[in-house]
Amino acid sequence: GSVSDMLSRPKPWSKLTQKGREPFIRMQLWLNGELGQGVLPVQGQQQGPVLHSVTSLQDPLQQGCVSSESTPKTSASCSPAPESPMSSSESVKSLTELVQQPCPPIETSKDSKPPEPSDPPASDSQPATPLPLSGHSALSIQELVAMSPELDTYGITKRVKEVLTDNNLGQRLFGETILGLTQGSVSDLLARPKPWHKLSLKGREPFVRMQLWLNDPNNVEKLMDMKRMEKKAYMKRRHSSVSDSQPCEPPSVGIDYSQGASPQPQHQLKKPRVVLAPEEKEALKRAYQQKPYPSPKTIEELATQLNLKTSTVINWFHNYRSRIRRELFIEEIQAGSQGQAGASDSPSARSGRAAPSSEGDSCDGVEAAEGPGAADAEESGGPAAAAKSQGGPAEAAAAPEEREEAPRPAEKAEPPPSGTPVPDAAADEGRPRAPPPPPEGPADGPGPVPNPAAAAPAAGEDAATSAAPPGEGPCRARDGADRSSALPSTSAPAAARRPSSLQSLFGLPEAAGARDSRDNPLRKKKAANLNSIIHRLEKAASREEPIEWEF
DNA sequence: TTGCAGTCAATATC
DNA sequence: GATATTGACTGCAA
Repeated sequence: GSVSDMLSRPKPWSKLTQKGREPFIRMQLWLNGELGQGVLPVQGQQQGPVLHSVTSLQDPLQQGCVSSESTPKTSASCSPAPESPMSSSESVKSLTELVQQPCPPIETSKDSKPPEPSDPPASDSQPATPLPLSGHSALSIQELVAMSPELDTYGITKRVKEVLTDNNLGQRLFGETILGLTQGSVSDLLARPKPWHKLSLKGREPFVRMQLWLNDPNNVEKLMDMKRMEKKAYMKRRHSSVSDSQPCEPPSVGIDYSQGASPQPQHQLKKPRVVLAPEEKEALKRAYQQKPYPSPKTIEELATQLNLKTSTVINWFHNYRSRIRRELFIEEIQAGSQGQAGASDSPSARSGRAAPSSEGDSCDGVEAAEGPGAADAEESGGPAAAAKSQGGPAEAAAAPEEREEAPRPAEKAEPPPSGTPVPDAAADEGRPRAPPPPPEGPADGPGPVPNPAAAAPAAGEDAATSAAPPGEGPCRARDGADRSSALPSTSAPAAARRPSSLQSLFGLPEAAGARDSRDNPLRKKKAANLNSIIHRLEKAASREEPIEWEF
């Protein structure tokens, strides 16, 4: 009866509870041939047993091991027993396979080679999990992502970086082999991970892959093998190519996971990459500070003045907004981590916004803000942006004001590039829509600006302006922390939130990641900026429409 | 249409 | 040679 009902009136995925999704996952697995008939211990009645194993899926993911209960027969619990053949009933085989090795913490040392019994010595073929997950695998990863608990993206990337660095493994290799991403994407991801709750399903995929990889005791070995193989292939090719005149093939020594997948033959006709001159960037930044969301007309003007294509200007704004947003995330995470040491919640969670109610309130001063920079930041957009990123409602309200107040200090000294446009700055200030105001202290651009060079100079300047009282900074940071604790990350599905299990599951030191302090002065400044921004926002808020502030 | 997320891939930098 | 940066593109959602 249940089946009939389900088949005839399936509910949309989004409306299903985790449990409710199980049958669909099973169906999908079955469709993919992953579930052999009878595999499921349907022992018993239509009731529960069947679902059991799937239920365990979540844990395996998280913990990296199959919960014993799921499979009555194999009591193989989480013991790191490698390869412990999961009982067939592990219907979820495909999923668990991804997890490969249970819980073992990643070894950072190259030498450590976990005895890997049954695992096909990576040595011979079968390199690490080929990314281009084929068929079911791909599906599995998606399922894993869907069911994955909230992950500490920051911590994960930190660990991945450590492992890669310690073992001298490159991002390209890792990206292509493990994540299915290009080197640039990997670099970006590792350097600026977004908090889990801010990621879309797709965006979470790389993190789940990383976590799975971290959980694989043979991860390093496999990658090393890959590396060796690549080298061999490269040498081979090189030799042969020497003899052949063959216009060098794509040297992408890469894993050929590309075969068939995406042949990308035609190389020619590529248009040259546009490289904006420093002055152009400056002008654009300035324009951005005044108007993060320029109207088509403004864009036109900018394009004309800078002699760029409008599409280039549009793209620039898109990219800039998006990148600044990410910078903010990092800041939040770092600030949060600084403020609190062992919080139970993950940094990512922490960063999360959301907490409508707790946000603004307190600012006690935590030491978050680093001195120097503190001042500079704020600028106009900053606040708003910040708010936005946080997701809090506050942002909306605040943003406008903030901006108004903040005189955009922007003008850093530099002579505005010739035609720095900056049309209606004023206008947009109030603009309701203004979503994410540039977090960075737009003012001097520097702050959030990814580009250190640019930022640096400015930073110092407005410190004064920002006037962020020393105490403030901390506030922000702390604020973040509090927030998190106070409220569960917004997005995180309740189910997902299970601190304890999470930790054990992934074996992540949780907060650890957050801790990482790249003592990048620039970052500190940014953090300081944020703090000051918050402060100003609060001031403004109290002054004007307190009511609106719903932190 | 517009904005965004996620990526790619060219190029810059280390 | 590896990694970081960044302009451009794709797909999706509102």
